[in-house]
Amino acid sequence: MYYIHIDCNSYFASCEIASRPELEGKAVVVANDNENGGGVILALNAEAKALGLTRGIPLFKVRKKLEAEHVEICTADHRKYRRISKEIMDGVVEQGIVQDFVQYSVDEFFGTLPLDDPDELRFYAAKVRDLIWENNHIAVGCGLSQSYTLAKVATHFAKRHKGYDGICILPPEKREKALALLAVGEVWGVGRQNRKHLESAGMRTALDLAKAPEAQIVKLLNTAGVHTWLELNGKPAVTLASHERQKSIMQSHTFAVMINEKEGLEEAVAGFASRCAAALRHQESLCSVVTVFVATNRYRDDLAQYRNKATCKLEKPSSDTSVIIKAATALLDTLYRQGYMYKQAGVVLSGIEPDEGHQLDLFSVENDERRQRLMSVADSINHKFGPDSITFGKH
DNA sequence: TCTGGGGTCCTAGGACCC
DNA sequence: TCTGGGGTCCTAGGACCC
Repeated sequence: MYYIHIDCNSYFASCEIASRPELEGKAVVVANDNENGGGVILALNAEAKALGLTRGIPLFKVRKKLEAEHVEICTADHRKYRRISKEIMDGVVEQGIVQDFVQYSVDEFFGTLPLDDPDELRFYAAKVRDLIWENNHIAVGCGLSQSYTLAKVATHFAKRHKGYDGICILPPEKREKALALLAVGEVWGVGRQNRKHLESAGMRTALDLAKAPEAQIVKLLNTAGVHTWLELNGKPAVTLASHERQKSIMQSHTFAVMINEKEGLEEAVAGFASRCAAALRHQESLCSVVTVFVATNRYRDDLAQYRNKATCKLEKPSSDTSVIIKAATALLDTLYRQGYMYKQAGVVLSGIEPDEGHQLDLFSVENDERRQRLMSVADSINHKFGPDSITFGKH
């Protein structure tokens, strides 16, 4: 049995090109907020990368280059990316080749193939790759190996070497050779901090990490690191989080124009609270904890800085928009300080539990039922016409 | 002038209980 | 009041992922 990892190439940019074929062959970047002149590059296709552009650059820093090179700038449409992701998911499940198929993120999937022969693996992986291209016009890299982490290592090579044609099989006998070619910081689970720790202990490649004694890994990276270490050695140890019911739900925004009036922040926070509540109901959950945070622009050393957050516990778990808005605006009251230019704010819901009230709530007062109906109507309208088509006022 | 928006898990430390 | 172990729950913060 092999694990398979599927990773969409330049996903946001690929989605834009898939829905606008005239962009094919052009340099394309996707930014979070082009209209207001702000924003950073979130994704870019190979043609844009070839111009020296990279992910994370603020648009204003490369505006001239983008114009000179006629780069197409798209505004990120996360709804569309989630929809295409689900279409990919459904198509592959229906095809029936990949087992235990799960979505890991908006552009990555994992599964298993009950085969061991490299030629057969390649044959079936190619069928999956081709299906996604035919159905969705998204190019992918596929990696196959003995664990999730090794499958991701294989995908790394599938994407970097043209000869693989998007598919890399990493059997046990090639494992060490591949890991020796991979910088330790490229390993799934090794971030900036841990990379530093490992490098100062003399480990530069993924193979150095795999060959280190377990005790040293525990000391340097703790238990999550041990899972990575096991997986690099071909022993599956990672379990993927279930996406069925999120444990926290967040809505936040970095404002294009800074806000200093309390009313402006209040309106934004009420909007976040309302969308969080809708997402909560969509997954049939209740929350018991509400957090609000605000922050000034940390890049502006000429302005006074302030960042803070506040949390409260609800009297009883709820998914009621007005309850959550009330809690969030009360928290904002305690956070707000006059005289600052606010750049960012957000609402986080946690303490999430399944909403089993639908059966148990037979005796709820009529008012509650009417409120529930009202909110489901608002949810479905927002689903159809976009978020915030209907929002709730503060009362 | 202009710098994203989501999520997960782990650990340490304090409060509280027996 | 002092001494002390052991357990649970909660929270804050840090690390990671895309």
